[in-house]
Amino acid sequence: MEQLPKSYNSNTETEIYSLWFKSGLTDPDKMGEYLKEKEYEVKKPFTITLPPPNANANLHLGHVCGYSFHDVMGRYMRMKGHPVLLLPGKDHAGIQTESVFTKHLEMEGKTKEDLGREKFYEEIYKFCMKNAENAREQEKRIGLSADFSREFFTLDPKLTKIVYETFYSMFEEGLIYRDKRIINQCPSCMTALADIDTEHELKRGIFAYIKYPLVDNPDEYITVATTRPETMLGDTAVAVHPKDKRYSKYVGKKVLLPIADREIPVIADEEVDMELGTGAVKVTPAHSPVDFELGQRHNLEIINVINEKGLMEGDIPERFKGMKTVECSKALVKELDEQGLLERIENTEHEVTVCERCRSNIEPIISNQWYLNVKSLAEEALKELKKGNVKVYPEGQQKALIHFYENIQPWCISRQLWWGQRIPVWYSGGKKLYDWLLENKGRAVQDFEKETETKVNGTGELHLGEDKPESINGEIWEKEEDVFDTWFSSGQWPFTTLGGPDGADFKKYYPTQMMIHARDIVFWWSARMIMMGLYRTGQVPFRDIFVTGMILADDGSKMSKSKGNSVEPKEIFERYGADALRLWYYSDALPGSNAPLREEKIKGNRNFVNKIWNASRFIIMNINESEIPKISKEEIKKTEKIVETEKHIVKVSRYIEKYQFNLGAESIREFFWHQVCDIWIEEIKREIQGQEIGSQIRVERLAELLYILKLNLKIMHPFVPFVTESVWQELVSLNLASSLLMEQQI
RNA sequence: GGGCGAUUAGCUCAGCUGGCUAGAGCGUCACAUUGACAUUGUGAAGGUCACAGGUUCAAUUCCUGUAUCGCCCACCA
Repeated sequence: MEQLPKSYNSNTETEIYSLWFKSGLTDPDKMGEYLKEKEYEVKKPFTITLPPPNANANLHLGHVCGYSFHDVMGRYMRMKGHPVLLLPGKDHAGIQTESVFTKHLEMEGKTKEDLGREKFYEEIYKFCMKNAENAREQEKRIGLSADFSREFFTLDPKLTKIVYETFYSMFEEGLIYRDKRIINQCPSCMTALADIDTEHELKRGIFAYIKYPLVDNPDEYITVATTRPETMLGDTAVAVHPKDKRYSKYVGKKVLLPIADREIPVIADEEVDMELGTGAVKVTPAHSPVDFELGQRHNLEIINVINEKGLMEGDIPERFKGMKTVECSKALVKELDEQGLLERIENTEHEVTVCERCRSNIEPIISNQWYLNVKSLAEEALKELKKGNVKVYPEGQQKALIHFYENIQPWCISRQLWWGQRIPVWYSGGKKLYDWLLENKGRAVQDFEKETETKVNGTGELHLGEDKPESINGEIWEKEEDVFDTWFSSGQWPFTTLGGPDGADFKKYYPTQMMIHARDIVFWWSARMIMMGLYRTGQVPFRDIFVTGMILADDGSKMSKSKGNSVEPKEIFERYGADALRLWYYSDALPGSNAPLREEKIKGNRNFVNKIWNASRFIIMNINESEIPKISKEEIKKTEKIVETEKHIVKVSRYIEKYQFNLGAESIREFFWHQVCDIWIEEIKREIQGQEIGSQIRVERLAELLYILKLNLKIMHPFVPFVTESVWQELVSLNLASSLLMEQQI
């Protein structure tokens, strides 16, 4: 019999992948035809739209491993008679990609303005396409049996069209609107961010106690404590608790805001914490979310003193203009001290809000942005969750999702970027006019002209659409510059990729069955997909959300390039092969948990992969070429071994169907290694020892063993597709099996 | 401040609706082995299942509380 290599060579994995790819059976339409042809029952399609990785970098281990969950489900369902659609894609990742690419430009000494909006978009598109190609190779490398003929990029015009339709419809229903509110401005990314795009970090700072003298009696003063003295230039009140006896006599009076020399009122509000600081708080509606709310309640004036770049500006003393906030803070403290108005200063640690992408400090500023009121959408989503129409694994994450929906706030969906889907809106007479009219309800275009001393050409109306509307009365149309938050479009991923609610694929493959992704994007992504899916299609986009575990460095810390503890997928593939990595991940990365990457464990799994190869090799090598016809014709009796194997298959199937991949992986390992190899093969080895080639006992035993091997290959295939397919192909070459293992039915 | 989760062998973790001597991988130790597999086999050591109560015929498993750790959310100056 032919000589097979003594050990499994994982370098052949790419060849195996191309066999699957060529078969075309990753296309569910073709798989359906195949099943019909072979007269199998064609079950209902099984669809997963895969999470599109950011097209601005290579995939990391987490991405790659994540796909092994999609793939185990896909392969299993395919072998169970379902046309399977694993729909891949790549994400344009607005902020992050723009920031990465801008840095590239910087290194060349260029800015995005140098290129101009159009050219910039073109270049960054190319950049993403190149990365997408790398990413695609890595997806294939892990064995992902996705339908790459249906792959989508989130900025594909076909997809954008559907996203725009959603926008129009939401706008017309009043769910989307423009509003002037306090927003999270990242001065480095130069865009507004939604709350969820920010994080909190404990940073060192100061706590300054500043005296605000009373207007009536400059000898008396109220001391306020603040971590951000520079915002005092925009103070429009001092607030105290209504029951605070220390200050009740001052409520309704005025204090003189130092430096700015402005009179501001002392107000009473329940929200003020008497215990904190001095119990009196300065109110800066323009630069603090809390103060903004407070300002709204008390109708306070809003004075902007910080711009979108994080620099001081506005109606402030000349000497502070253009300063960074920190510089201004220092300068102010110094002046206050000189004037005897600084009571004391403490060093402290406090939580600051930072940009999730670049970790710069967020500046809360007032700005006009597009909002989506998600409240009603969240309520619908909650109903579905509570009805059990969407389930999250692990269950703890389900509770977190419910909590998220119950406390949801309007979602800021506009970003001041160039990289993304431009919001399809035109303003008659300009954007400024529209915003002004919005703020000054009941006033007219003429009032705007008078107030701003400009002449406008337009009505202040909006036009929805990508193309510039016709100017009937000679009005000027200004195009919206902002783009959508990336999640506004990726939130529609399960149906945009299927051609939208009218698409042919949509009718066949929606709603999808599963959503599988990492824990960190449950709120960003799944939560949005459920809401948007319900809105556009009236159905939840998927039944189950499976939250994958996170891969950590071997010491249990987060992997990051800057720490130098990250491991490249390529290294693992080269050293151990994709199957070994997959098997490790199935066993160790339970839903919602963390999995420290231990090479010894991957090595252990590699050993098992090799064991599969070797046991198969042993069986194949024991079959004499002359025995092949007899063995293939031999009728297989339901022996004890076969009955037990069938039971094992049922058991593993159940584990897969319940998403208990760790138990599935453990079972196939235990059964194949310690039952099939250690016991049965040893047994049969003894039985056929010394028997004549072609004798009945040999044929019978080897046929049984071969049959058992095939059953095992099938049930192991979803977990370790490469080695099982390699073996299968060896069988095919000897006429002991046919076609691909991937298409076999269990 | 609110929510979620964890605490089981040296290490990393399983143990899903409570039930015999609590499991796996890796590691350790002993023995075997040129064996299809130096990527092998056989066997062993090693756990009062965080702690305290409760429910139960029976709890690692359910409930309550405590401690420690982790994650997420939140506008506290």
